[in-house]
Amino acid sequence: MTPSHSLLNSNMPSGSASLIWFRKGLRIHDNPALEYASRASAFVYPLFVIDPHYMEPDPKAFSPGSTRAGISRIRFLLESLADLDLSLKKLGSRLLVLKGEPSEVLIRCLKEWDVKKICFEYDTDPYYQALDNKIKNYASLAGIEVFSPVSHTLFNPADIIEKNGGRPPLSYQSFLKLAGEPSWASSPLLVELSSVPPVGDVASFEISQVPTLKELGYVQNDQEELTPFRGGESEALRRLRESLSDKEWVANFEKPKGDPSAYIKPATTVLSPYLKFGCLSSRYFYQCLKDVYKNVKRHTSPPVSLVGQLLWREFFYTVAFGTPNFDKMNGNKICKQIPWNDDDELLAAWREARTGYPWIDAIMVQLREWGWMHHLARHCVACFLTRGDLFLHWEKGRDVFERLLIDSDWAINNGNWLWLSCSSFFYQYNRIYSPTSFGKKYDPHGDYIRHFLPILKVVSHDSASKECRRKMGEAYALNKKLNGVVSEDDVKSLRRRLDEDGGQEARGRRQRQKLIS
DNA sequence: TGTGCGTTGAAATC
DNA sequence: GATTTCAACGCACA
Repeated sequence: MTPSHSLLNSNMPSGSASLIWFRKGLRIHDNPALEYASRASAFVYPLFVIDPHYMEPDPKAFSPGSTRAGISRIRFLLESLADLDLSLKKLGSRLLVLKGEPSEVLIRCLKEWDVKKICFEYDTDPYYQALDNKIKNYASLAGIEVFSPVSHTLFNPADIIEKNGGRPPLSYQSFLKLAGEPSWASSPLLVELSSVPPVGDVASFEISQVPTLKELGYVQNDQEELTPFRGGESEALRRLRESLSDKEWVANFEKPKGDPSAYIKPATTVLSPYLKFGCLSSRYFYQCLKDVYKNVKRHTSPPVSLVGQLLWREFFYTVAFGTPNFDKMNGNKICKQIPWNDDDELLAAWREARTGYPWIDAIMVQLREWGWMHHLARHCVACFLTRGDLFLHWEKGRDVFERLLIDSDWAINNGNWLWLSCSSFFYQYNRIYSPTSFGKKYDPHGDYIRHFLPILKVVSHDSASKECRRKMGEAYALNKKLNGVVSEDDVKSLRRRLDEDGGQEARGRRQRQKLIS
């Protein structure tokens, strides 16, 4: 339950090797695990393990990608790894990439490289809790030091739960009272590393470069829209600086006042995917925000402020960590038991952006193409799927978000689905987002809707009727030519021919559309 | 048992 | 655009 931090053997004999295992925390700045691995070690092995369970292409999934992740998030991860590799190279090291079941790969590395200490960021997700226990058990039997610091979040969720008598707080306000200021708030974060000890001999391992999507076996379709957001620590810090440069905007930020239909310049920072992968340290972000607040007359406060958004993240991490079966309705003590309907066709209509409500469908397209939507847009489609309109299970919607969002985070995603479906935290089920009027409030001219809805779904009468006339003309001509005796095969081959022509035209239209926008 | 409160509803009203 | 009204939930705390 608690992170281990042993200070034994801090003066290693020269020649000793350490291993830093990257999972989240894909950054150099504010990275205590990397810093500790680098201290008093002759060699440091920076390792990322490509877990086939997470990364293997799955052609049967409902969208391009692996079983668990859509292709946009996989690309984001690969970009983050490439950036990390580049930064490590500047420090005299590099990222080692291996494939396989992580605990098997790790244990083999520890043995073959004669590693004396293994360092990895503490992780509260159930998947890593189980995996990390395996590694910790092996390490303790083998006499290897384990350093697993809390650096993904501002607080250690276990500390908050302990302060509250063993139960996680269930409201934001009670969370705030328990949490207070982070212990490190007034002290400077770690000094930037100037170098990392060299990588040692890799023995019999075949180390690969950071792979591309293609090398992982993904077949990319030109038509496919991938997220416009690029992964990596460098991009995270660039984006952070860009957001922070407008001090007034930072100081006056109020989450509920943002415009969910803003897509040219989103109403929020869009730092969530960088926080999710740890390309950006939440603690560094927190300190930067506090610095801005110090230099302005007045600023907004939690829950609506930017610091408030970081604290929402902490809130959900804490509740998720302290609640068994947090990601399910069954067996989840804080979740209302609701007889949701089970209807795969309705679910598919929602997922595939064909509910017939343009506001809802446009948001679902943005989800699929960008892997990111404004928080309020997420509210609208989640409410619609569950308690608002379709009455389908929040777990089904959760699965779709978990796959397609580039910022999908186990605790936050599940927490928000519990919230929006009125299964926990929030219970005013009579407050329903209207799938029409809510969107109209922000997008009265339909700019957002037209930008994201597939052009063929919003039928343009001019081009559609022209196309229909063309097809009818061809068909009539065929009928006339054959004196009205038209076989099924004749019809089939005509359809094929018309579709080919039409298909090309549609592709051309999309290309032109792209150039314009 | 009563009361106040909870990140961001919609529609009517000013 | 801000405020009021509507209808109304569970939960914490007294």
